[in-house]
Amino acid sequence: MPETFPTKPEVARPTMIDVARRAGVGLGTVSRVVNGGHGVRDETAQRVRAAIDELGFQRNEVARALRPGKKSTSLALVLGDLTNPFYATIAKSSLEVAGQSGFAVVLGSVDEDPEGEKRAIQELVSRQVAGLMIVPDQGDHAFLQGAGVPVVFVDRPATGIDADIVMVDNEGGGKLATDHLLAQGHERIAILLAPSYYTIGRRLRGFRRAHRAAGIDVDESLVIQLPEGNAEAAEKATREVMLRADPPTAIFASTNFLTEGVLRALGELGQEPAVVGFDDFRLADMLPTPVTVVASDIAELGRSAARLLLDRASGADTRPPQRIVLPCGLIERGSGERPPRSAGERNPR
Amino acid sequence: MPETFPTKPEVARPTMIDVARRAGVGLGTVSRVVNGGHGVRDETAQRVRAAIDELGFQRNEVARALRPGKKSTSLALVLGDLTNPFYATIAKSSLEVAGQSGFAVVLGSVDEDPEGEKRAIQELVSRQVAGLMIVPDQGDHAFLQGAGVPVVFVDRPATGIDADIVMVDNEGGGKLATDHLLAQGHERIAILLAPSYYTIGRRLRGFRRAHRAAGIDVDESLVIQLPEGNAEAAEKATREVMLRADPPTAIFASTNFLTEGVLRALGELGQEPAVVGFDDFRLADMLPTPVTVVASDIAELGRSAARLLLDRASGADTRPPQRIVLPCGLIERGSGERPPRSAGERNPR
DNA sequence: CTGTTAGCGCGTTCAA
DNA sequence: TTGAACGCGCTAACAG
Repeated sequence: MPETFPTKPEVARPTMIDVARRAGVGLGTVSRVVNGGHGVRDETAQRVRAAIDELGFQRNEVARALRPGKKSTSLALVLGDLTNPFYATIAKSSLEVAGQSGFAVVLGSVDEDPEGEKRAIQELVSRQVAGLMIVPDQGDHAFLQGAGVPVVFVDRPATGIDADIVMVDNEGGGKLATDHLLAQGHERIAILLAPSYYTIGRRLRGFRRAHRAAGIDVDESLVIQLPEGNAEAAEKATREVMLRADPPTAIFASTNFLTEGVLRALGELGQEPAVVGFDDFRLADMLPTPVTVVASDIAELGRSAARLLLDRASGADTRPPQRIVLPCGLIERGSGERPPRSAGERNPR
Repeated sequence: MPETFPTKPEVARPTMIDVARRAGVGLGTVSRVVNGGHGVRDETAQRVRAAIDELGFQRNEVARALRPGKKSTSLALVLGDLTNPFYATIAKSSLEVAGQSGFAVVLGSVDEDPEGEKRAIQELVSRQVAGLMIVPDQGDHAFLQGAGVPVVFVDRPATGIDADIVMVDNEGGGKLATDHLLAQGHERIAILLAPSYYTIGRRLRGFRRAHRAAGIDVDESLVIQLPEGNAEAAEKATREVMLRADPPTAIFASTNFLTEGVLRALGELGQEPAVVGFDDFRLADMLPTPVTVVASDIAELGRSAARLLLDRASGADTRPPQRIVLPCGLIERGSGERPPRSAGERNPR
């Protein structure tokens, strides 16, 4: 164990001036050496670099960001629950891209309410971030208009402002899932909807479009709007719908958490309608019946957002607001390939 | 849709001087109003507040952090793979605590190599964060000695520096899991070890201690050190060990990802030794055989770390480096309660 | 009570 | 090639 100093927090970090003094040169010279070192005699540069090493000097990024006109080298990321693998994946992948360009990522604290989101965003803006990546809540985002910072919305658009947006093909994914179930012969498909307005709405549109294309009417009593987006709500709703006189033969769960709740309920009921979920999740292939899902490359969602934002922040990209849509694919694992069974055939409780 | 301005990024945000001019007061007065507004006549304060609203002024946190002696209002968080729910939980919970105190959390880009971690940390330090929360990699962290920033290590200690540390009772957890298996009558228990040095080592110690206490020898061929910490490595190792002439009757998987790999292999082999995992994970209760795990309150890990760091940063806490250890509990779900079966009884492939 | 001023650490002029 | 001086936005210390 090396020598341990008893808590010595007040060791002021050396500044450029310290380095200049140490090397016996002027401030400007140090600055030039630090940023590329053009126009400095080799010998002088050597001395400066030596002083830097000896003092353990590190450029102060905060002061640097104060420089007239320039922005900081950090991006902000505002999203919901990091505990949701979906968001965690976005965080991770955007972080990677930002890091490669020397940018840090600041996470705002994200409460549930839209008011909290606005507060968090303004906090971040006041920290002079170079750009914002936002997975927006429902509230109006017009207040970002004059923020003077480029914004990229992730996963869903926001109202009140026209900015870049990176998302997945929700409607296409909804149609894909539904087509798949219809192709197995299902005609009574329930869809469970989380209370998010945009993405879920699109998935529902895909659901309806698939039915229309197949010439089958949607039973509106099977379009189930949940009060909350968690597994518990889905579990409860699944139990209810499966205990009806005429239960569905298939279920389309519109988010990963809902899928979990559906499976939990079905496990308890001992019933086995076909199930397709939206968004893949860890262990989906290891459940008693491996789960068929519609999925997209979430990591790419985060990477695209970060790349786009970095280009906007640097001024390299001045195109009008872009709209990047990533495709969805179907991953067949078993639960979505079950054939329809009539009510009489199903196992009793 | 509201009026949309075609990309107008060069709208300089208003400064305190702008507010001062607008309100017809001095700069200092504005500053006073912004920070609490003590010692300012009500009427003047009103005018200032009005000007602030009209201009949409927001305090520049960057400039604020430049103030002599003062630190910024952001903490840094350095950790591994956010895609691992374990890390994601730490991030979320520490973020919540920090946010409640008006602190933002900056995530450093985290590559795998220890060199990358050092770079990331120095990046963060150069951003003048008020404190660092680090889930350290193996490398030496002595370079943090003179950083002049409080540091809290999370989940495992680091070498080369004596700082606060918040972790779980790894050894106790290891013993708990092993005791449980021994209590079922298992005498040949395999343990799968991820290549992380500290936590895993402690869990192994608990494993050995439990054996010693029970008066049972550890078969060293069942102490399996994996080359990597992912599910694939665990899957491979499990397959190999279960196909031996004298396979174990129980397996202790030392991390959540390893547990996953173990179960995957067992599913393919059609064998059912008892299994206990370290750290709980989503869907553990929904697998074909619900998984028994040793778990601790990971969210509390993050919260404690953030709280401790905030107190250090504010100077409110000047105690010598603390060592907070959270307890582990056993969650019995089925896989860990299977009795031992002799090799002859196990199902053929 | 309120206005003014001096830095904080750095990059960028402008001279020398 | 190098040094000195100014300003970024803000707070604290000092006058008035």
